Amino acid sequence: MTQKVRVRFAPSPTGPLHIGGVRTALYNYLFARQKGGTMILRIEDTDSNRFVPGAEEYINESLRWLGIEIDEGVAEGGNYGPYKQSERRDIYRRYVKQLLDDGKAYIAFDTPEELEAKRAEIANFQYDASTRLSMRNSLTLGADEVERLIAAGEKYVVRILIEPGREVVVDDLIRGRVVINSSVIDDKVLYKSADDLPTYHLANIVDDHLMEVSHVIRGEEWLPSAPLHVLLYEALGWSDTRPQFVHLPLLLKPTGNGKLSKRDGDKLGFPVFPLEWHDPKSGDISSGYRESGYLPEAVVNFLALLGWNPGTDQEMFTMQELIDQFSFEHCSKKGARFDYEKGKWFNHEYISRMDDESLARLFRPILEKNVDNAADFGDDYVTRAVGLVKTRVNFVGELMEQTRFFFVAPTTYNEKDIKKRWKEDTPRIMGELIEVLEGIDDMTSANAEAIVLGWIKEHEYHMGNVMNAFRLTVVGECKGPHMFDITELIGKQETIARIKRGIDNIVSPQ
RNA sequence: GGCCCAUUCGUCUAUCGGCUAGGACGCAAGAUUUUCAUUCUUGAAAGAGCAGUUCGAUUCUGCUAUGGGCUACCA
Repeated sequence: MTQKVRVRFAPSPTGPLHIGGVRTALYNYLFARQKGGTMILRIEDTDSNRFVPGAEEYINESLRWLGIEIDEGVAEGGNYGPYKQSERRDIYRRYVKQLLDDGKAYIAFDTPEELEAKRAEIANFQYDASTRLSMRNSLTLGADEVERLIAAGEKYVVRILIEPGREVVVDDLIRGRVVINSSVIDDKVLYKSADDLPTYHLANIVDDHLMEVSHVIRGEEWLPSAPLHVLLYEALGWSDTRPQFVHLPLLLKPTGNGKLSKRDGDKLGFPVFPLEWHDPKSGDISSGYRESGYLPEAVVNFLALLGWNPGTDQEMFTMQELIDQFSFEHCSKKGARFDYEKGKWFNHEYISRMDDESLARLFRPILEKNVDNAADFGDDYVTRAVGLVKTRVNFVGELMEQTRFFFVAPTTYNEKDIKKRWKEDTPRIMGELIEVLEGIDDMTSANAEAIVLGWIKEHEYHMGNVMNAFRLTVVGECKGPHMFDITELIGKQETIARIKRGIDNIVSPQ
């Protein structure tokens, strides 16, 4: 039986999507595309207390930025909607009733306070076969009383009735077979009357069934509740069409203990969010990969390899290559520590390989912000400047410090370099250099280099000292790309002007 | 505490019983360069421990240890 592949990414809009969630979305997407399947985005907003405005838009924008395309969802539409759980109340209500009618679930009136008291009273208290008959629920109260309480407006929840002592089997595509005894599963709440919404567990199963989801690909934190889900499918009579489970290993903190969490954010010195996030309540701003100068391709590539490998030495992947090669067989079972240094390296590689025009386009806004007369420099000039330094940066933003001297002449000069390279006779030699440059008609790198180097040899000047003094006047320090590539770009007049300024302003310590 | 999952260089990982344990990031050294980078070369660096199965275990099994997750009217 070949079933059509339909997968879903189902975040809850309780804040910005974090990088672990992004990876889950990515794996879902890769698998869907590889199998010619459908990628669904479902918004799981069944917790009315934790709703955060803007979170849903944030999720959409993040996925768009990364190139993770959604086939069915709130914005995209589809034949299995609505794709937002808060709009599916009628549907859930129907299945709650079905479970109740079939005796697979029951109504419970215990208040949160009562439950808390029980937990305080009894160690390892669990609402299950061993305790449910001592609680306030439809199994102990009698039909009339239950009806009366409901009519009186008493808040209640619906709990699944777990039958103890059964071996529940979960077959996971990454972990293999996991068997759990049903006695350790509690009678989980499926529905709460307070907000007329189901909990994750029920909504999840109902939606996956109705949306004909074929593979549930989610984080490992869901593995412990997978047996409950198996039992729920069974209770609803859907066991034969139950989707395959795939539990992905978690992303762990780079150092210390625990999984990578939203709160790690800027605390650890790197973004954990794809996009910058402005918290509407606290006003706090959390940095994002996009705003930090990451290329989405680099983020995708990096994330793909955190928990999956191709089985070969290949490390650089386009989205299409990931789609072609992805497989659960090569997914790790072990949680992956988030290695930010490697992420930086990926970004460096992607920037280095990017064509100059595109990079310049990304850099332009940063240039505008930092250089007053940025508008004076045409796209061609910026493109060439960027092209000369792109292998030296990890982030787009770093292009500014690397290219600054292409746009602004130095006003200060590095002390150490002066001490090392600016000798007593340097001003005189620089004066000669100006004359040599005056005589050059073609400032093309190779040509200028040949002439200047010829002059240095002819006078038996010290190559290192002359060239570095030259660089000092033009760049302000002994750093940067090939000298004559720089002078070709800034031009003869600017070069000479900078040497003159250097002669006037650089004071040798000797 | 209980339940579940995991365990190869510092980190991400390859190996599907034959290993001189491979690659990448990071680190170190060297080469190249008029500078700083890039680049290139080289190097250091790992099978958690103990049993068992086997001619042979990193690979299979068990136990221990360690790490992780879950244990809500959150997802």
